[in-house]
Amino acid sequence: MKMECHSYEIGDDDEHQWHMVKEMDFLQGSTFSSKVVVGEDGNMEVDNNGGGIRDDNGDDDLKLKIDTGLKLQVATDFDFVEKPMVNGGVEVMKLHDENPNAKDEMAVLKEEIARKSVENQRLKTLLDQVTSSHQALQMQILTIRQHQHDQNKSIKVHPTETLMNNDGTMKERKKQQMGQFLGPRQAIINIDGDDQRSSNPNLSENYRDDQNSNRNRSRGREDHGAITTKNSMPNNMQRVGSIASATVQAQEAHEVTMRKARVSVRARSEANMISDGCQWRKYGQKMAKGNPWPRAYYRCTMGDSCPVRKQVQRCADDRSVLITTYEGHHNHSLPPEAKPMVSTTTSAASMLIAGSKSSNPMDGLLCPSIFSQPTALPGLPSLATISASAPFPTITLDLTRPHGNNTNMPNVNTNGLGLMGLMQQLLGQVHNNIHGSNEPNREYSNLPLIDPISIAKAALASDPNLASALATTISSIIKGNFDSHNNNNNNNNNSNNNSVHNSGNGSEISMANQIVKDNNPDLSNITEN
DNA sequence: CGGATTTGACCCGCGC
DNA sequence: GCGCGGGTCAAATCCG
Repeated sequence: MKMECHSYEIGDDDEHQWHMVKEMDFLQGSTFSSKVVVGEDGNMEVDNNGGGIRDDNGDDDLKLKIDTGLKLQVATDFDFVEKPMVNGGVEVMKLHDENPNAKDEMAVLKEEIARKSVENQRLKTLLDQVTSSHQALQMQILTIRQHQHDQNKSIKVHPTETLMNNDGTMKERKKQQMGQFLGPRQAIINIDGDDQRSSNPNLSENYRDDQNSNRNRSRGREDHGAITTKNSMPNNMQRVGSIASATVQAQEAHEVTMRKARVSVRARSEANMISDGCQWRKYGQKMAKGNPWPRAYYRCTMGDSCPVRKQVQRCADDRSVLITTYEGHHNHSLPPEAKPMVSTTTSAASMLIAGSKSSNPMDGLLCPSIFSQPTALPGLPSLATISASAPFPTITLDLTRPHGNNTNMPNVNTNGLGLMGLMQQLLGQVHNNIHGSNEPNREYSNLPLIDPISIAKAALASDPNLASALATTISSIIKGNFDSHNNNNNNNNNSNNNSVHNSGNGSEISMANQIVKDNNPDLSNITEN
C-alpha cells in the first residue's frame, strides 16, 4: 500500500492559475511534486518536475495534458500571494497592498475565506462528478477489454461452431457451451434470447436491459420470439451471426458476472438495516431455507432504474449480526454519506472480478481453483472471504469478528469488538506496509487489495455511534504501538530514528483520525496525541 | 393522496 | 417431469 503525504499550493502566473501538489511516498522515501495548470479552456496540464516519474523516453519531466472535457472555471480574482505552509499547515495569506487598517484587512480576509469555501465546495462537487465519471469509464474499459479478449477466444476456440440449432434448442446449446467454460455452478448466465441487446458497453443501459429481461421473463415468454425469428435464417447466415453471437454472449457473460458479483457485509446491528447512505425500497421478503429470520429484498431508489439491489437478513446463528448483500453498481451520483459503503463494496466487487479473471488464461470468468471454497483474502485474512460456492461469486466483509493477538487491544464494548478487530487489522496492515514485513501471499499476488480505508469507513458507517469510542481507542492503540516501537528502535539506534517513526506512526494516526473524521464531522477535534 | 411496505403468486434454474 | 428454493412482481394495504 502506498502511504502518501500531500500538501497543496495554489499560485498564479501571467498566463495560468496553477495548483501544486507536493507528495511524499513514505514507502519509497521519495518526494515529488506535480504542477497542474488549468488553462482557460478548462483543460489541465500535469507537469511532474523531476519527481521520479519518467516517460517512455526516460525523460524525468513528464508532462501530461488532460482533456477533461469539462469547462472548469477557476476563479482568478484572488488578489493575494501565498506564503509557504508554516506551523503544521496553517496557511497565511497576505494582501499585496498592505492595508494599515486591521479591521478592513480582517474583513477582506474573511471575505476571501468565504469565497474560497464556496469555491472549495464547488470543486468538491466537481471532483465527485469526475470521480463518478472515472468509475464509469473504468467499467467501460473493463468491459471492452473483456469483450476483445472473449472475441479472440471465441474465434479461436470455436471457429466453425454454430451456436444456434434449427430445432429451437439454442438455449440449451448456449448453456452447454457456457458450462464448458465455467463449470456447472458458474454457468449462471441470462440467455433468454435477448440477443437484440446492443453491444453498447454502457453498463447502466445493460443493467436496464437485464432488468427488462427479467421483467419479460416473469411476464411470459415473448422474448423467445427472437429465437424463432433467427432460426428461420439460412444456415450460412446463422454461421456468420454465430461469431457475433458468441461475442455478444461472452460480453453478456461478463456483464452479468459484473452485475451478479455480490458483496456481503456482516455487521452487528439491532436495527433492521444498516445505514449506508442510500435510499432503498423494499420489494419483497421471503423466508430463506435454514434461517429462521426473513430475508428482505431492497432496490436502490436514488437513481432512475438504478440496478443496485441488496438483501438484508439476520445471521441464523447470531441474531445480532445483520448480513447485507449488495449486488450491482449505482448508475447515479452518490451522497457523501453513501460513499464509504459504496466504495468498499465497489472495490470488493472489483477485486472479485479482477481475481476471477486472473489466474487462468483459458477461463475468462471465474477461476474455480481459487474460489471453489471460501477463501481468505491476502492482507485481510479474517476480514474478507471470497466464495463461489453460492450461485453467484460473493465476497464477504466481516465487520463483526474479533481478530488479532494484540493483547493490548482495549475493548470499548461488546458491539465495538468487531470494529476494534477491524481497525487493528487495518492498522496492522498499514504498519506492515510501512515497516516492510508480512509479504503478501504470492498465491494471490495478482489480486488487488481492498482499500482498507474504505472498509474502515464502511465499518464506521455501519455503526456511527462507535466513532467516538473508536477514535479514542485508535489513538491509544497507536500510541501503544508507537511507544513499543520507539523502545525497540532506541535500542538499535538512539539517534536520528525519531523522524522515521514519526512519519510512520504519524501517518497511521492521521489515517485513523481521518477515517473517523470523515465519518463523523463532529469528531473533528480529535487530536493526534 | 402518494409513496412505501406487505404478501401471495409467479417465474426460473437446478437437482433428482 | 416434478418439486424445491431463490428472486421478482404487483395488487392490496399501510402510513404520513
